[in-house]
Amino acid sequence: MSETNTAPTRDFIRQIIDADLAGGKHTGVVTRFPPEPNGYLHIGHAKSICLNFGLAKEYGGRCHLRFDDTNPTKEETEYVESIQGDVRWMGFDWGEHLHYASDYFEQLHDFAVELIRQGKAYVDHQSAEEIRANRGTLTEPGKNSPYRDRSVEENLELFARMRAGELAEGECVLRAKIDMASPNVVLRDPTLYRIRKVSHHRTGDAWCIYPMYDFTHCLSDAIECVTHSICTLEFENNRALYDWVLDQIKPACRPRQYEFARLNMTYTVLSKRRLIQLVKEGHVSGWDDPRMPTISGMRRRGVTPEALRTFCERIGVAKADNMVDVALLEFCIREDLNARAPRVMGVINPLKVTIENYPEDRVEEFEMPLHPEDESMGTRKVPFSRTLWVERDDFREEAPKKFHRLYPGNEVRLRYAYYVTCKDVVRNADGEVVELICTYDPASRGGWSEDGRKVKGTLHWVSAEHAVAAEARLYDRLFTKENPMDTRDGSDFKDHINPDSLQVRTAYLEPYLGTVADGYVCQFERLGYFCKDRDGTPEKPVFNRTVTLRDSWARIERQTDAKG
RNA sequence: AGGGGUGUAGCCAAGCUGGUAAAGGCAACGGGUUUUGGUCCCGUCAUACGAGGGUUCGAAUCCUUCCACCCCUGCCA
Repeated sequence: MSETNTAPTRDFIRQIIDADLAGGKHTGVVTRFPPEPNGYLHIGHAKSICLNFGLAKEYGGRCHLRFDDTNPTKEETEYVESIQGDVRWMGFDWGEHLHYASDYFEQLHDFAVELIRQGKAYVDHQSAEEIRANRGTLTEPGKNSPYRDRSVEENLELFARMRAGELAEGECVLRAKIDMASPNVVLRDPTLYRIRKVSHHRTGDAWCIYPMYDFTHCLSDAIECVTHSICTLEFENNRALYDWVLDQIKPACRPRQYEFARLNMTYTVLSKRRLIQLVKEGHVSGWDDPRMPTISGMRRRGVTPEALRTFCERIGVAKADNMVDVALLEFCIREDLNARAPRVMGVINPLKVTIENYPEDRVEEFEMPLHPEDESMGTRKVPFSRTLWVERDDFREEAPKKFHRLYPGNEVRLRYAYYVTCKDVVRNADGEVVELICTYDPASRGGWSEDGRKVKGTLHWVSAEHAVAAEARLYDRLFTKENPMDTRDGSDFKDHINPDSLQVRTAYLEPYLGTVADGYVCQFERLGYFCKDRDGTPEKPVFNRTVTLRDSWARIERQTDAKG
């Protein structure tokens, strides 16, 4: 409903932009979201998307979607498509500004030639190992390459031959000539171009030399006249190179880089490398497995873009390392879904109930609101009959204190239907309770009585003969450890995968749920929010549990257990 | 001869041009309403701002020393 109820505080980036605008440094704001198409977007990217596109929206500027596709060995079209879908789903629009770093290969090449002409770049024939060895260490300076002082002409010719494919992969690279003794390792003659004789997902075989990130990114920003180039903290050291390149090339537009802290979240892992591993090794069903922190996974789980955006707003943008409690995400999801998800009934762990004084062949239909606090959502009809399913957890033979549900002799309300009283239980050969025998009070039709009698418990239910059998997929956090990446104890993050992160149940749902479309998100009353999954069939629909409702009864039980 | 960053409650995070109350949210804990033990409402929750010194009538905010944590030695981004 409401995106914000408090004025968002100005984070440091907004403060910088405010100052830039006020001081006349810029007259507008241009940002960009620059993913490499080598994996699916996750909630950490969502933070960046909300920041970059959000800034553009707030300041009346624009935000480009630019694929940073300079490494053809890792990038695929599948990823560029999923990324576009995810950004759109988040609710953002790049308009005309869909760009690819590969669109600039020719210009980038010319800039490299320009650098060579200036004597600021050279072709290095050292092997990768030699380059590494000569880079020095964090505390010792590196050594100049023996090829560092090649003439401009020779470098020009060599670079042309690199481009022409005359030189072998790994034979040489183009390097910037900066300072092998720089305390900032990034500036020790960084590689600008390498030879890769592989096809690129967009340029095909047009190129066999590919520019490196540091050379590409700043110039792409400049070409697009990006004003504020926002990235994560691990690029802080690279800013010196970002600025160096632009200082040599002197493009018409001069972007500035700013860094913020990436998102970390409890009980989850947010590095592309780990996520790929989970997918490739089959720990999850795919990138869009509902347990994945990917945007596509969350979408399939039933998370709404609004919830995700609110979350990104609430976590803020700063420079301190952080570990956001996943409970905040869950809160944002519940908050959004509470307002908009229709209420329906489904039983996830069924126990049969027979209303012994209800006529065997009788069926009543109750018209129930789809949202008790929002009449505009309308109603649906729900059949009631002698045989019902209720939640197994809603019955106890021996009721603990404060247990207001079914137990022998207790009367409860079946939501919007009748008061029923538990009279007896039926057991199987193993002594397990398999059925409850109840009576109902015909005068309590609708779920209330004129005598004002107190009924403390209200239960959800489904008429057995009308129920739709469905598969319920109950998801829980993927990891059991708050920070799965904390491997100081010698463990691997995969050692902390939650074996119960997915529980599959056969559920019985009210008939209305047999008619809804894939992606439909609703609340199964008293249980949680559920989203219809595409895996289902008309005979057996599948519902994913997005998130449970807050459960204060569980808390009470936990507390009394602890005390007892 | 290392460099670049960051430290405000259990978790995020404002405040940083110094001025008696250190925002807000999550979590937690009380209470009220309720035909969802949901929602909603009300209340509690940092004499304290990584630590020590200093400047000042007054400092989370300025100076200083120290400590802790994160990032950087790809022909990845």
